[in-house]
Amino acid sequence: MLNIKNLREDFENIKIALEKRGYEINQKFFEELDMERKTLQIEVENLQSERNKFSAHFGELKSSRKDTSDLKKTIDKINAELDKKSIKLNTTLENINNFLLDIPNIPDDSVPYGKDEKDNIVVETFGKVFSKNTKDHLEITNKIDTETASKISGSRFSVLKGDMAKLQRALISFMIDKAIQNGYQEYYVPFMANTDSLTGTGQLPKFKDDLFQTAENLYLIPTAEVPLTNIYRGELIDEDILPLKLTSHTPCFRSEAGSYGKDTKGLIRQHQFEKIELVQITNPADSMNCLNSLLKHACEILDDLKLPYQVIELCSGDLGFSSCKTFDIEVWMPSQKKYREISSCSNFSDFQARRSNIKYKFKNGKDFVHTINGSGLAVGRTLIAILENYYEGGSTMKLPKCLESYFGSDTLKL
RNA sequence: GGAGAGUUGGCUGAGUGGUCGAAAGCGCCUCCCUGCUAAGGAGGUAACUGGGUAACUGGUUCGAGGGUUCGAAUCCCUCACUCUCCGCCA
Repeated sequence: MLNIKNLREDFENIKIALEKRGYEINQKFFEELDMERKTLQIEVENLQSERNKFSAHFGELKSSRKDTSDLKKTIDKINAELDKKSIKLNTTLENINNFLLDIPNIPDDSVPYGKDEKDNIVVETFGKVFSKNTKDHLEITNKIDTETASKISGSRFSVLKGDMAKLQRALISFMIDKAIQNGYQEYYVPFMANTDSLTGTGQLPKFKDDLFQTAENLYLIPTAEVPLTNIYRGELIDEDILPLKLTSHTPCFRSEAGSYGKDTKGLIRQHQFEKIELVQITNPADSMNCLNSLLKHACEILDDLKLPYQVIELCSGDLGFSSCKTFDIEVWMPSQKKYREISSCSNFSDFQARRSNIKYKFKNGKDFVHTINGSGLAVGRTLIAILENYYEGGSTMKLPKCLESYFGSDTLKL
């Protein structure tokens, strides 16, 4: 959520910044709404002030046993007027709030201009493509079973058997241990979150269709970012303990509405997938440094796995709703002969903090923190990348060295 | 599932209809004192928000939402959450 003060004082610049990401903000609508708010608010508050004064006087009359009937009539009139105006004011305030909740974050000045994903910039490429494999993961192993999953649940689910299930578990442990080594505190969190939490991190109200709702006020989490960030919702944090670094492994649930026909085969795009999430809660002055460090932490995992990847910076037009700057990490997928997203690391500046009311306390004041998060990494896609990049034909294959101790063997049965 | 107790500022916690945005303590800030440290003394210190260049001034907020009342932290109703005891249970 943007600061409404900035909208009042600096609308032009915000408008220009939002245009870079393709968002048209309706200036006339906002200014009329805010003007209406101002008029109504002054009227309501004046009436309240009058009522407060008369009520105090009423008390005085009562205690000296004087007649209050005239005064009561006056107050009744004020209250009747107040009721009418308050309703109007509340409607206006709600309209303003809905308007604000719909506005995406402002891109950082450093974000390259662009219209869509075609304008994203490759920052750096790491590792050489070494695989000659052309088979996709479903062809490489029969232990990833999407047909059985569709019997159990439907499309976009999977059943992993034997070494595939074990490899996934090994990857999770490996990634969590990496995060802990990099100073992140491990958490186990709820896999369902309420409306307030999801509004805080920006999924609601705008992206309700992307979520699975389980009850009136409960949704399956689309990422551990939601529970991890909301640990601090409504909290005031001592500046000394920043940056906070949190991690958790959770399943993630996404309805993938609007992606019909995209990546329909295999593990790439599922309703349920495993992910390790890295979250940092920081001092605003530090947040870009923290984004870089978090990006590095995610990259290290691919370095260790010796998988070829590239880091790309999202252009203004491709930024996610809540983000002011995002780097995606894309891993080489031999069967598709292209790099595919395996992590997305973003700085949300004070956007989530403002929605979630997360502040930090420094010597002479308080202010909203900045939040940063990214995957470290998406487990299913990592598993595919390992299969496809390391496969050399045959019914077994060698695993990357760093996984041996987690997997308990250097060879995977396919 | 049953019974009971609770939810108040950064924290602990008092407050049962107007003088309460709220005692006290802790913490924090400023100043004083002491060679330094420790201790001590004086004062200040809730949040959000409107108007105003400003000095200043108005409003809202005591878990959330309704209600009663001229007036609600305080009375009534609904909901959420927390705790205790009983039952059940991985």
